[in-house]
Amino acid sequence: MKYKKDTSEKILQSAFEEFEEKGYNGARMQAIADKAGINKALLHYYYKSKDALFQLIIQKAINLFLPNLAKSFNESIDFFTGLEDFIYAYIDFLIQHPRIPGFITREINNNPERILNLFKASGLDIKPLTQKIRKAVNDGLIDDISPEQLIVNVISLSVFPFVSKPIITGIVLNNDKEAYQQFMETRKKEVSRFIIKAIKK
Amino acid sequence: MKYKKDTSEKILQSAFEEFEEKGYNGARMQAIADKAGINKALLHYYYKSKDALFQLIIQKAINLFLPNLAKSFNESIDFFTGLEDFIYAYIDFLIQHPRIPGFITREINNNPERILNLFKASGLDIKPLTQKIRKAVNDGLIDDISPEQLIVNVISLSVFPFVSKPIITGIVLNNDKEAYQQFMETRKKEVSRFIIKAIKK
DNA sequence: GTCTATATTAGGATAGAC
DNA sequence: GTCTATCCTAATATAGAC
Repeated sequence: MKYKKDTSEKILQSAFEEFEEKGYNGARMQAIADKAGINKALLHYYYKSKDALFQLIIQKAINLFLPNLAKSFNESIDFFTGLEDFIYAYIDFLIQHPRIPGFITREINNNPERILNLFKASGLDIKPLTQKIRKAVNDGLIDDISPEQLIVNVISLSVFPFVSKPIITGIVLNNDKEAYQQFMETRKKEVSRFIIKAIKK
Repeated sequence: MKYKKDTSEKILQSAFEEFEEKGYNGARMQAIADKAGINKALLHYYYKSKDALFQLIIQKAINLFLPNLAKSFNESIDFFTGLEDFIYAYIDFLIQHPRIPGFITREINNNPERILNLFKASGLDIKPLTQKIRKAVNDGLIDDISPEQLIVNVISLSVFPFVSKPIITGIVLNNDKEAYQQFMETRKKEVSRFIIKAIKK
């Protein structure tokens, strides 16, 4: 056996925390080693370089972030139920992983091509979704809206509050950290209601 | 005269570009010097440290980003007109400065306290806005909605598409860069329509 | 597999001449 | 005010013992 699984797992976990919090440029190999309870040399024994390690981590983050995106939508029969289920599930996921949106958007702006390639490699395909929306328009269920605009609206309303969490807490909620929890819980219902009212015929 | 104004201006401009593109951790003093056509020593002659220079730049970015936020809203008499004017003006501003949202959100996640302090120091106060929304609810103009949720919705729909620009272009618009321009132009009308339909009684 | 010690480079900052 | 040359530390990475 070449690698001790628990050591390599521990490293991955520590690396995830460090990269997620500090970003690629801010992350330190020393900090990852410390968190994992090992030293830098061993880090390089398990993973060739900072860059290689980062690639694994950001890929994991994106694949965690994405599949949830299409699931509920594709399963459900009723359009509005599907939309509602998706928003609930997605905001729930983000409440569990509140740092992922900031992590991914930071790296999008640091290195757009790299991240775009990972998005493409993830196999994400929005075509079924755009068709579902187009069908809902044709069936007279919802107003005439470009599927791309609607998709961006749904993602924006769900994801952006996490990207800007410190500002929302500090400015909008007067620094009340418990209020943020409540705010995001309420938001599941609120975003669903908001979007459905905005598009329903 | 202690400083040559055109040199110090040139440095600020170069620093803005570098920090905006790479972020604090990714930015290089050498790159700023190169862009400004000077050398690192002179950079430190004009601005004490990377940190001090960054502080000026991010402050400038935030103050550019914020005042637009409250203006239209406070001026207008009619609630819906005010909302619409704001969204048009704000997305227009972001089309002119498409990198600012990514810049600010990156630094929010890199160093929340620092950015939050700058937001607070900017004198931004959302109270007039929340009161205006509360009044619109009480007057029966719009559905019962928490002002905080509505504010976050408006900002999310306007700002997030710029934060995720490379992904929208690459995934949603099939890499068509001209389509992005068109997409954001359309979006002014689309976001206004979407929000007003979502809240109007 | 894991460690200590060290090589190497990058990058912010300063000294000192002009 | 502007430059060249240099310092110094931090950070990635590797060599080699155990």
